[in-house]
Amino acid sequence: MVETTADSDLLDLRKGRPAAGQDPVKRAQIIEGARRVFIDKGFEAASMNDITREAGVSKGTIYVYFENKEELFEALIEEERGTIFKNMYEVLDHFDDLRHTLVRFGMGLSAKITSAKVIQAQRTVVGAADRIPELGARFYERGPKRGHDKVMAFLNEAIERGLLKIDDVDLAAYQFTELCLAGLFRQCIFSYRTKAPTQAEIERVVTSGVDVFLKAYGTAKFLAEERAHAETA
Amino acid sequence: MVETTADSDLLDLRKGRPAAGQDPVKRAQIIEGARRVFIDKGFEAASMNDITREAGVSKGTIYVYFENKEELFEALIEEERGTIFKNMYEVLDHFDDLRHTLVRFGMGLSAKITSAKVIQAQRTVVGAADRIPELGARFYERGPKRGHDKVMAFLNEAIERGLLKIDDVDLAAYQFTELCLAGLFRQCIFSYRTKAPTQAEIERVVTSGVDVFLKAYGTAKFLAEERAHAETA
Amino acid sequence: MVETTADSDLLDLRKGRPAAGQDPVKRAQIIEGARRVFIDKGFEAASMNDITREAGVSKGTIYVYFENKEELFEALIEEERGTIFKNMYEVLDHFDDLRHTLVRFGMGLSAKITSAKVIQAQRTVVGAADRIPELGARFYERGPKRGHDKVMAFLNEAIERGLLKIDDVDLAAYQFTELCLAGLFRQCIFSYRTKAPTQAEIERVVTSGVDVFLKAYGTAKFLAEERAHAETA
Amino acid sequence: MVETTADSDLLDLRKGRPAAGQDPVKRAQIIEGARRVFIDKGFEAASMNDITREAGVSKGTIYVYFENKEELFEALIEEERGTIFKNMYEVLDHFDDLRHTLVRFGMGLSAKITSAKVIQAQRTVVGAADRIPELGARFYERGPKRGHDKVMAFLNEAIERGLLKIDDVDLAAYQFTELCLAGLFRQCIFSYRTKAPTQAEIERVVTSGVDVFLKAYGTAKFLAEERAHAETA
DNA sequence: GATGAATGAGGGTTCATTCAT
DNA sequence: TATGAATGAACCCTCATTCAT
Repeated sequence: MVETTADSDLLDLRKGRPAAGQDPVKRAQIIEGARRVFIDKGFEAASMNDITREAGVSKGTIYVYFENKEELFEALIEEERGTIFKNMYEVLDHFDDLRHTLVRFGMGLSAKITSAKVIQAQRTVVGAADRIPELGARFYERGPKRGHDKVMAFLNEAIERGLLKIDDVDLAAYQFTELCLAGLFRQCIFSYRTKAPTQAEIERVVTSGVDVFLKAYGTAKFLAEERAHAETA
Repeated sequence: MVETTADSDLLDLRKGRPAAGQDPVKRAQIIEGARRVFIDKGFEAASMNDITREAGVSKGTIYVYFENKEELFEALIEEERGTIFKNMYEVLDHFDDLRHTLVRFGMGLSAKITSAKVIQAQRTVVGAADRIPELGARFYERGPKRGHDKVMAFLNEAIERGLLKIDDVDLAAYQFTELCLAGLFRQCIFSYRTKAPTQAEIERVVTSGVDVFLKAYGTAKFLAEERAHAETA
Repeated sequence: MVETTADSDLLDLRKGRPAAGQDPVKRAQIIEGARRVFIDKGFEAASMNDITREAGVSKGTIYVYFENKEELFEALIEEERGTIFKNMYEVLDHFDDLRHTLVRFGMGLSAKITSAKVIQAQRTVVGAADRIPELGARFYERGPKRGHDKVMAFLNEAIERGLLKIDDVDLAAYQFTELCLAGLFRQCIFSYRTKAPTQAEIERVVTSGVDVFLKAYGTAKFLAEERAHAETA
Repeated sequence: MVETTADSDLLDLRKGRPAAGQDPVKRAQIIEGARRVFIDKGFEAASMNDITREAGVSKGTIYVYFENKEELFEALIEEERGTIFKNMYEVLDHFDDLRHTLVRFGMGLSAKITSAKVIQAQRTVVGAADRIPELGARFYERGPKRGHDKVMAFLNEAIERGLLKIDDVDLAAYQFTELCLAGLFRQCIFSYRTKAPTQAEIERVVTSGVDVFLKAYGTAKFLAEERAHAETA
């Protein structure tokens, strides 16, 4: 015998009204409004009324979906973090030509981190870090930190292949990242630069950064391979 | 020529009570109170009453010296910037052993930039940078940027002495700074680290950073000198 | 005439679903939820959501049965009054030994009126009496007032039997009630006492109160009967 | 030598502007507004906006004088309590004719406790007693309880003079008070009576109450004295 | 008819700014 | 000129009520 009237609680496939705080469309709508306001004004200066207006939902609805202002902000930052760091590390998965891979990765990283949107998000997190330090910590841990681990893994593989010689891989990974952002990150975050760096700038910085990095850590074998490569080309 | 007017407003010119909003002592007093409060709590959380109390002046007086909270904050940041970067670059003035000088400078820079006080000040500026972009820009321009110029000058001197070979000195100066802060700055500003790095950590980072830098940019002559040095020692 | 229409709305007329706001079971269910919440929290602090949860019905349903929060509260108080004063006066129905009957009745009355539940209900009514004066009036009229009438009837019977001599029976009935509650009611309702009086306390108060009452209103005949009674015992 | 410029902080006899939260006129103004609103609506239903309007001061000013709504309410109740019970017990200080003194005192008490103003204040306290039980307790303790002690002292003096014979003076004092309020207090507080009792009603209740009390507790000596008194009159 | 998600007015409280003293 | 008491708009959040489902 076929179940004809499925318990609606268990099998809610119908397009009926979602439970309170469960409608993903509404949730996204609120987050989107919150994004505009928080990113634009920072945590403190953003008012729930602003968000209400921007999101096009009522105050009460926001408070059904999010416990309070802080939780809404945290949810937004989580989202933002996910968006920012998504796909950033894929290029490290396929080990190809070392220098080329580092440059490609570095350019992606640098472009992303210094893009207007991402800078603004980071500023918001930094600005709120005094009030909600765990938030900043979590952002770093699940974003930059995770990327850092990927870079370390990549460097370790290069070491195993005899292309790099590094004593302190952890530190080297940081150095690599910083070299790719040399000068750009701080300029952007302090709004000394009001526009994101151009692709050309980024290429210049990253190419040079990778060069420094490889001069410091590249092995004889790596140099020989590069020379051989260059000659065949 | 002698002022003859008996207008009491002008009498103040002679050592009497300064004109409204003109007494530099009072101004300093206000800024000092503002420093404690703003740095401690951040821009939004700081209340004018707190500052009033901390500065030991009345609300009205503050508003004579500063248009509003934002302007007071800007004035403070200007001051703070001066304090932070004061003396940071002295070590570059006396050209000594290259590696040693770079390490000493790098450690001073890194320790300063990542100290709790300075991190908090930077967070506050960054957090306000969306609302007051010029503030962040000015902070960077007269702080980090000026330091950057000093580093460039130093590198140019090393180049002239034949110790370094650098194509893009501007970029190299950034690279040097970033290498000295590798991993630390972002961790601090996002409050992933809740405490300033220890002296040992800073030494490890800077020593390695200088090493990378010199491997990338040191000339044969520099290497020879270092070897000679090491042998005599 | 037979209803022929197949309109499903009208089918409900036959024992099916009751008309909106007419199902007495559901009504009782709502009142029961409201009781728990209102008595526990007081009128203002009670939220319709609490009642919704406690009653196990939806918000909309409550608003079908009751115009608004205030009307629901009034309905509850009506009910509550019935419950409180139910059975309180039975002991007066069987005229037995006068002193004994008065003590038994007085103790029941005193225990009931000062019980935690009832005190809270009375507080809630009193607290709302400014906003909804009729509510308090109705509560008194159908509760204490009705009891007062019963006491008067009882006293009149005792007068007829020659046991009491009272000029103003109405007033004497009040005096009797107050003597049974001496000190307790006000202490409870102002929450000077946070717990209901013990049985022993109540006995002490009521015994003494009845004694005062009988000394004031007992006839020579009553005294003689009591003496006789005591001697046989 | 005479102090000519008294330190204004120490000797502020001038009629200058009072310190924040220190102006007794403004404080009284706020309390007066609060009285109207709280007494009229009860604690919860009263809004600070209402009080603001009624008191004719700004919201901020209220919060300078009182920490929060609850403290304002408590301050009001303290005031109210003071006003209510002031002078109520003076009549007990001069021991005169026993019955006469008791009647005079009882009538003052009864009239006061059942006056419209005082009933409303008591209702407000009772209504808030769920939320702020200590407040009700304090009100009772410093008001009715203190009066109760005065009555006990008076009764003890009468006992010493051989006019009364009482085993449990504490209880007897409560009984006396309740007899003076017989039926009135509860009727008023539940707003069954919407108007305060007339002087005649009060006289009737109190005269009868005192009579009951003296019949129960008066000594032979007291009766003899009264008889003697009556004959001379 | 019943539901409960959504609404938005209004709650208590804070604080940058003003202006009488 | 300096003061700080007073202001009131704006803050975050709650909850009685409505109405689409």
